[in-house]
Amino acid sequence: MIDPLITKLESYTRLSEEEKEFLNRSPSQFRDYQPNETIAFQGGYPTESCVIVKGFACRFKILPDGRQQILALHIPGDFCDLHSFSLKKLDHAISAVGPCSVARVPHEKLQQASDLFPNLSRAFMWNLATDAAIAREWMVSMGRRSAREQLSHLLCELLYRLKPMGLAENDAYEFPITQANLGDATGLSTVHVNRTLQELRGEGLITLRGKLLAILNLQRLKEVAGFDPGYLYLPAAPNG
Amino acid sequence: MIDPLITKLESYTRLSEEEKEFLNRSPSQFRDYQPNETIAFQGGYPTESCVIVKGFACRFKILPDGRQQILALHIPGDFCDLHSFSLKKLDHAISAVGPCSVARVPHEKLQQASDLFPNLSRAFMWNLATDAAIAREWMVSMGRRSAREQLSHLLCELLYRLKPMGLAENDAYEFPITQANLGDATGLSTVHVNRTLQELRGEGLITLRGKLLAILNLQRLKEVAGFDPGYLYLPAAPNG
DNA sequence: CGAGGTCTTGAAGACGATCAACAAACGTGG
DNA sequence: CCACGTTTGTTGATCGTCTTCAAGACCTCG
Repeated sequence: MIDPLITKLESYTRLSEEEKEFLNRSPSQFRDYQPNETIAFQGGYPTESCVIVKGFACRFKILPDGRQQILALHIPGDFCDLHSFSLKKLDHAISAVGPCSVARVPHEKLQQASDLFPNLSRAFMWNLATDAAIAREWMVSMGRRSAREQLSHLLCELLYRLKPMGLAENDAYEFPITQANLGDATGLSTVHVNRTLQELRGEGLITLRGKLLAILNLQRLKEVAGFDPGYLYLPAAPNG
Repeated sequence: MIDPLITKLESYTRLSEEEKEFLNRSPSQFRDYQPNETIAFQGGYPTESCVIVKGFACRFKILPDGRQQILALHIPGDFCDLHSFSLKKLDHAISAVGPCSVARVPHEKLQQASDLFPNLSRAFMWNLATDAAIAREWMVSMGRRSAREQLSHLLCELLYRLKPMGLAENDAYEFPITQANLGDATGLSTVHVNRTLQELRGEGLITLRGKLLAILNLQRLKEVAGFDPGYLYLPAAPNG
């Protein structure tokens, strides 16, 4: 079952029973991944696209000398490489961040969906477009925000994305992302991520115990980050 | 006439006479812009998407305190805000970089094109996907490359994008982009862009006279940048 | 209980930012 | 065609954020 995807798409447009049925039947495979396990290889030619069903995944590029950059963090409901349908060759890898369940949808099914259900086709385009919008905001973060702003911004973003999926309660959510991951996502060093998070904790803005991240003062964290959720194109503000 | 767009799309797929005809008839407006003039406003609800016909444009976000980040540089043939079709509200601005001519295509025309010509629809998707691929590489640059690598990389990218459009000769091309622009594109300060470019010039890798950028030693510049054009999804390597 | 991953800490240094001032190039109008 | 104002490019000095390296503490899980 790929309920999270349906939940997400329905935040954009109402889906008919037929459409849901079609989506539910479309995955050719379901699989669980260990933290850090590769879901799709950089340079590969996938014939399926991946829906995250449970847990977190990330897309990243790795340079010849080992430096790596995370391009996107994906949560349940995300169709994370829809573009491989148009581009064929994958210019980045996808891997699990923490334990993660993935459904694979063959490209033929996507083609059929587009042919049969214009509404689904639009929903896929919207998924693609919101992914790109998030990427744009990350660019702003990497280019123009300080470490402090950038990390706060990312934590706010995750809250706003997880909430409509029912994965955040009281401004807290499961957080399997390591500080090394955060470094690769933000373009910072692990050490500096650590110190910056300590700063945020010291100010009583967040806590990070075990794998649970809690935002203690969302209002102030948003101010620190300069966070405006508009770019997420959420249907309505989460009631928080 | 929007020949550059046709040239670009044809590098991906052959277009029928009908399809070309349709494209040529679709713009509702042609307009010239002065350097730095706004083509589309951040926060606006455009009903048309823009094709760059001549010159350069950029998409950028501006933060409340004035910091700004360029998200993409667009050259002739680029359909630069196709995503506004799905997203309605524009989360960034578009403006001219140097003098620039723009054709505007109403969203209805895009809708019609999708309905009538599946091939065009795919070409639009491909355009969207390659734009996103370029954005991904920029993220790697901003997060993980040094100023030197990043600027070299950008200059290589522009060469590889301009060449198939017939806008680069002998590894040289028109370059209306200011150093302040480069700073906003890379996330660096203008001063540091200046010094880094001087370094590249000092090593005999490039020259920048007037508005003409010449790459004197592409091989070495690519090595400095760690440039691999794969992410551009070009049909074939430019013959340089 | 041990092992590997993750987090934390300190010290030193590099890369790039900032500020300020000036030079050069450009375009515009007189 | 020159004068002028504005934009763009250049330079120097100083400062700060973030990186790097290295080591040790903590934690989790088999």
